[in-house]
Amino acid sequence: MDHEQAVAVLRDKGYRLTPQRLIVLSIVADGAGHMGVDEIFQSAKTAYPYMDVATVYRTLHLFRNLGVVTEVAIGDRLHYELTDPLGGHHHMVCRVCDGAFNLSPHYLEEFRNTLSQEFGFEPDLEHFAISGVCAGCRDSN
Amino acid sequence: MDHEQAVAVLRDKGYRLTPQRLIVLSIVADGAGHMGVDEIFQSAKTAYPYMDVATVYRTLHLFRNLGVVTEVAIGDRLHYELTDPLGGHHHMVCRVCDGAFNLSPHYLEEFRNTLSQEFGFEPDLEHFAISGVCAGCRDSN
DNA sequence: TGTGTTACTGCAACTATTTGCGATTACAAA
DNA sequence: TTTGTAATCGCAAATAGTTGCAGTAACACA
Ligand SMILES: [Mn+2]
Ligand SMILES: [Mn+2]
Ligand SMILES: [Zn+2]
Ligand SMILES: [Zn+2]
Repeated sequence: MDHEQAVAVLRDKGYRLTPQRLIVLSIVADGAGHMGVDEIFQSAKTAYPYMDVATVYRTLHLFRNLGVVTEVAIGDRLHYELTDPLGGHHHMVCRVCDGAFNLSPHYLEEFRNTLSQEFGFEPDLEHFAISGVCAGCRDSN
Repeated sequence: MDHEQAVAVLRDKGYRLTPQRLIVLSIVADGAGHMGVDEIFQSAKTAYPYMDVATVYRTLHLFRNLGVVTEVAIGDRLHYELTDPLGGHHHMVCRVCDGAFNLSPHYLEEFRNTLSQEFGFEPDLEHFAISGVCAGCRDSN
C-alpha cells in the first residue's frame, strides 16, 4: 500500500477526500515505521492548525478498517503504519529499550494450526506485537 | 494462591493489611474466573462505601506485582483473577461471543523456544489472551 | 495501651480515547 | 457554476485509567 493506492481505496469506496484525511495519510506514509497517535496528531496540527485529535482517531480507524493502515499495540498505546504490501508481519517489542523487531508470520503458523486443529479456534494473528526482552538488553544485564 | 496465602504474602513483604486491600482480595477470591475492574469496584463499594476506583487500581496492580493476582487483557479491558496455583495458563477469547477458553502453556513453549533460539528474544508469555473466533461461533455462521 | 512514622487512601486533576451534536464542506447532480 | 445533502468535522463532554498531594491510619515499638 502506498499513498496513491490509499487515495484510490477511499475514492472507490465513496469516502470523501478531505484535507484532514489526506494529511493524516501523508504523515503515516512519510513516517518511518509505526507512529503513535500523538506523534501523528502533533504533526497534523502543524500542517492544519484546526485539526482535532478526534478526527485523527476517526481517520486512523477508518484507514484501519479499509486495510490502508495497520494497527499495532505497542505497550498500551496503539501505533499505525501503512499496510505492508508484502503481507503481514509481527513485532517483537523490547520492554527494556522499546526497540521493535519485525517477525515473519511464518513463526506463528504452527501455533495457528495447532489452535485450529485441536480446538477449532481461529486466532486473530495479524500484525501483533509480542512484548519481551531483546538480545541486547538481556546481555547488557 | 488462596485468600489466606495472599494475606501471608502481604504480611511477609511488609505491606499493610488495610480493609480496602482485604475487600478487593475477597472479591477477586470469591469471584468465578476473571473479573473486570468496574465489576470489582462496584462490589467493593457495597462493602465499603468510601472505596475509590484509584484504590482498586492501585490494589490490583500491587497484587499483580506480588504475584497474588494475574492480569489478563480481554478485549481492551484488564481483568484479574487469583493466580492459578497449578501454574500459568493462557486464554483463547472469542471476539464473537466473548467466551474465554483456557489454554495450556505447553502450546506456546515451542514458539517461545524459537524466538529465544533464533533471535535471542525472551518473550513475555504469561497468562495472555489471544483473540479469535471459537468453534461454536465459526460453525453457527 | 499509647505514640510516631510513613504507607496508604480519597480526592481531584490529568491523560488517552470515544462519542453526540450542531456546523461545515466535499462532491454529485442540475 | 450553483446548489442540495449527507458525510465529515470541531468541539465539548464522557469513559477508562493514572498520578500528585495532603490527610488518615496501620502497625512497630515504647
Ligand atoms: Mn509493523
Ligand atoms: Mn486466566
Ligand atoms: Zn531491548
Ligand atoms: Zn464464540
